Amino acid sequence: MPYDHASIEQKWIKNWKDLGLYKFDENSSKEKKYILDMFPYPSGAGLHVGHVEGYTATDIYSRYMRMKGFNVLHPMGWDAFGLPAENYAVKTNIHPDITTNEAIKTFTSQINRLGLSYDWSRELATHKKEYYKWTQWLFLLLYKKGLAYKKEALANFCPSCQTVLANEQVVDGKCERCGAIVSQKLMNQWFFKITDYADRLINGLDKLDWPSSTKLAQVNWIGKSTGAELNFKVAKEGAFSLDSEDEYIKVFTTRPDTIYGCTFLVLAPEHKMVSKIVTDEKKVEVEKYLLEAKGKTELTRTTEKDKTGVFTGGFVYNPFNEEKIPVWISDFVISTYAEGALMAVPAHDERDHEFATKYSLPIIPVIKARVAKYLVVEKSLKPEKVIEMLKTWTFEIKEVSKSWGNIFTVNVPVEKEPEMINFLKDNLLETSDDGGAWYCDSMGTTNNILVKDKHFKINSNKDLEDFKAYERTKGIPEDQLDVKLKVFSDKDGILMNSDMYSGLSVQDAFEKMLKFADDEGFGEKKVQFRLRDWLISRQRYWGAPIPIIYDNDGNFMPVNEADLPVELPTDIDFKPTGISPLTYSKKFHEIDTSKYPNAVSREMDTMDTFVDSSWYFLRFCDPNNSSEFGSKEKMNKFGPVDLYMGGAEHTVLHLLYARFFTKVLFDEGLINFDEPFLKLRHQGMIIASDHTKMSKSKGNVINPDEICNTSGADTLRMYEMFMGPLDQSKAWSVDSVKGIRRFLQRVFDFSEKIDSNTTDVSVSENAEINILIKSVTEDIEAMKFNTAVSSFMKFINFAEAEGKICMSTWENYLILLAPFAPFLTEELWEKIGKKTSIHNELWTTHDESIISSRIQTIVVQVNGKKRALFDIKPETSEEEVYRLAFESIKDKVKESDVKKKFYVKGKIVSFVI
RNA sequence: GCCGAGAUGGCGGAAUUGGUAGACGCACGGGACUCAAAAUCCCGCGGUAGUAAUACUGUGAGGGUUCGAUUCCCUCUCUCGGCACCA
Repeated sequence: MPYDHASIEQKWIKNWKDLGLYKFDENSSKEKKYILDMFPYPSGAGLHVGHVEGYTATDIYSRYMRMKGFNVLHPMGWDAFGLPAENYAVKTNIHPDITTNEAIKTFTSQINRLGLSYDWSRELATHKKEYYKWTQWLFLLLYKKGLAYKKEALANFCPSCQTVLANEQVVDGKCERCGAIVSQKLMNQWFFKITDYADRLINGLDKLDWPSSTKLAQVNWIGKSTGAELNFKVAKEGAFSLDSEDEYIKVFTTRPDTIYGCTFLVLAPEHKMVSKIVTDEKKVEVEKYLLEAKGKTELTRTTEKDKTGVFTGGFVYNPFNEEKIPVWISDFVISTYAEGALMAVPAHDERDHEFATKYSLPIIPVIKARVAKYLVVEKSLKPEKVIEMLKTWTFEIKEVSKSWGNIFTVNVPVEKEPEMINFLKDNLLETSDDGGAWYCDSMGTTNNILVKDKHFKINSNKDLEDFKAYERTKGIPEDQLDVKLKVFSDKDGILMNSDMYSGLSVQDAFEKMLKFADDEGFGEKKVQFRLRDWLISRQRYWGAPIPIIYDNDGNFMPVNEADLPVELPTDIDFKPTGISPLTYSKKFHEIDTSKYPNAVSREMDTMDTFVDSSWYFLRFCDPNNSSEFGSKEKMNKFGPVDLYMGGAEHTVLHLLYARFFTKVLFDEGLINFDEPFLKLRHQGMIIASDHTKMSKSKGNVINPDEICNTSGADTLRMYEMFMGPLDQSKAWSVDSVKGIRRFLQRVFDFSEKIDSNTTDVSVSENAEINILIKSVTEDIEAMKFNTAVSSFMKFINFAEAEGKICMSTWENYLILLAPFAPFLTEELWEKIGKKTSIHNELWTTHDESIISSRIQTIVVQVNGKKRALFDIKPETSEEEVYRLAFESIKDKVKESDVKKKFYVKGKIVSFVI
């Protein structure tokens, strides 16, 4: 009988649906596992093979967990609001609701073909009013908690999409969606105060089982810096329009210890003090600069290499030494970070240095960096000799060690470092003419190499080449030279030119200066975050309306909870004009003034779709609840998510927002956990066989439906698992798909050879099946599905070589394979006379004693090289193993030559001769 | 520039408390079956030398530690991903 995947799949899809096989039992007493995929955006393009990879992985995991006896919640839904559907509507004038529902239909049928075990009774979609009612409710909750606020702010505006974008949605100064260059526009916008949670969003990561790179990306995104906020008093002379005698300019710095090196201040063009501090004679020049800066887009502002700036004519006093410092304006200062102003220390900051050099501003070094602890010598010099030489030094040496090649680490006390330099100059370089010593001095970016009286500044590989060329002139071949670049941070240095603080270490100075500033009231310790509040307003149609009403004085009030949802109207024009399409809906603005006195209009912006997708995992716990966001009991019972699977492209945005919401709801007492996803894994990207991204225009897209048609869903599933490690990006291979199909065919064919009458299992068969149980179980737990698939192949190779295996082994084999190939295994399960679904079977366990009682192969090594092999029984004694090992190599080695011997139990005997 | 991940046959990949490198699959070569092809089955398959047994060599490059290194340490090169004037 041929393996006809099409009829098998059709049969079981219907059968499982009729049985309600994957329905989640809310009242089960079993322990729960919540296993979730990132829900997809239902695009018109249909399901992508990348979706299939992640969904198959969680499906295998879910099926495995069910068979292990857990109550598995494994739902699916749709991230249905969003720009593509709306853009399509603009083009075709077909309502997004229609295209979205069409796409969902397509996705659903595609997913069902794959045999994914979702419980469809819990399906949700963010564009349904039953769902977005609660998105709006969540907005109101944040509003009540003071976490949602409206503010006029410069927003990233995409001229093509005609809407503002969150910072996160601007990539390289361009719109993430359409690639248009983003401009800045001053608009009145709604924000969520995610910055209030910055610290907790960092700390909460500790207890999560997430890829470390993802955690790190979140930490970097939040960007916590510890430093100080310092006030610089504005110098009174000059024709400034100061409001009071005591006007200050506030700056944030992570290096208050370098303040004696501060030679100017720089303000962002948008800084509020700019207009006050500029002198009459500089006015024209400054205004011209401000105009230029305003005209620049974010893109040119960040990619421009040359720093530009203008002097305001104004001065401030350095609070530590009362020095008068000029105030400049430059657009390299970001107005939205900290105070939008910085103290420039050109001697110790690369950007400040560039600026100071360009405009001839003074550069005062205030940190002396540690002497480099490395010494470079000629290669032919024996290590022992160098150590000996160093030990003759007249001052204390903490430690001398050979670190690599001919580079030696020499640790000396900080205060002895000048002495060490002199020693190198005077002594070592005299005695070793061909070597050199190098160290780095005050500028952290420069390395100086001293070679007798010649002094090389080394900033780049080119400089290094020059140095090598110089050495070559002295007749030393290049491969004899060992020179390495190493930059020493001036954070390890000691202060100089800093009055009473000179001589202190950076760390000490930092603390002492902060205390002084605090005592004197002109500064304090400050923690600054790179993370900014989340801008959620979108001037688009296809999203959840923001539940806010305005009265005729322009005041706003929240919509009453009882009046939710604020429904998305249908009498609209999609054309984006820069203001929300909802503006033009008549129906939308009909408001019951008995409830909302003086109400004239509604908020016309919709919410960023990330708002919808940042709480859906909670709704799955209680998806059909019409009276509540979700019942507290159910959310606590089924949440948090035990395993979350999705693409790495969501490492910051989605995951950060979801964690933020979870913490807010936790604080509100609505849920008893404050992290949504305990374990997170990413599936890698699947690229085309030519190693480029799959795209319609290139015509290299692999359609999952086609693979299902030609080779079957089981083949597609197993192929995607076999491609390689789950989290890696992998190229599609048409040929390799055949290999999996061939394997399933062999499994199918082998089912004919099962002997139901034989009950005595051979020793090797017993060992093989137990090894298989062990490795497949471990691989699923670790989500190493590629090696699990190879184990299945190995076993069928073994079985075919044996010619037949008995029924109990076969049953075990099918059970192990069931999560991977649900259709084929169900069919073969029925074929051996089973009346109930294989997917309701319990997982099998292995017997370790059977595995460990196998014959072991011992490798004999002589001086680390493999020389012989022999087999032993596991109980063979050590002496006996040594004896057998020597026996196997005795024609090559004399017993008297053996100096040492090692035995790694059951693995290796190693002789040293 | 900074941070992170990685580099293993013709290809995808396997092997890490340091212990037979190349599992498993694909591709390829040879053979069987066939009038023939497909499918299937058997054999081979890192490189060099050799009829062969075998020997040497080999996990991006160089060095180190070790009886023994794909695995640990140092340096370098390249590739991919993230951030990017964040004071």
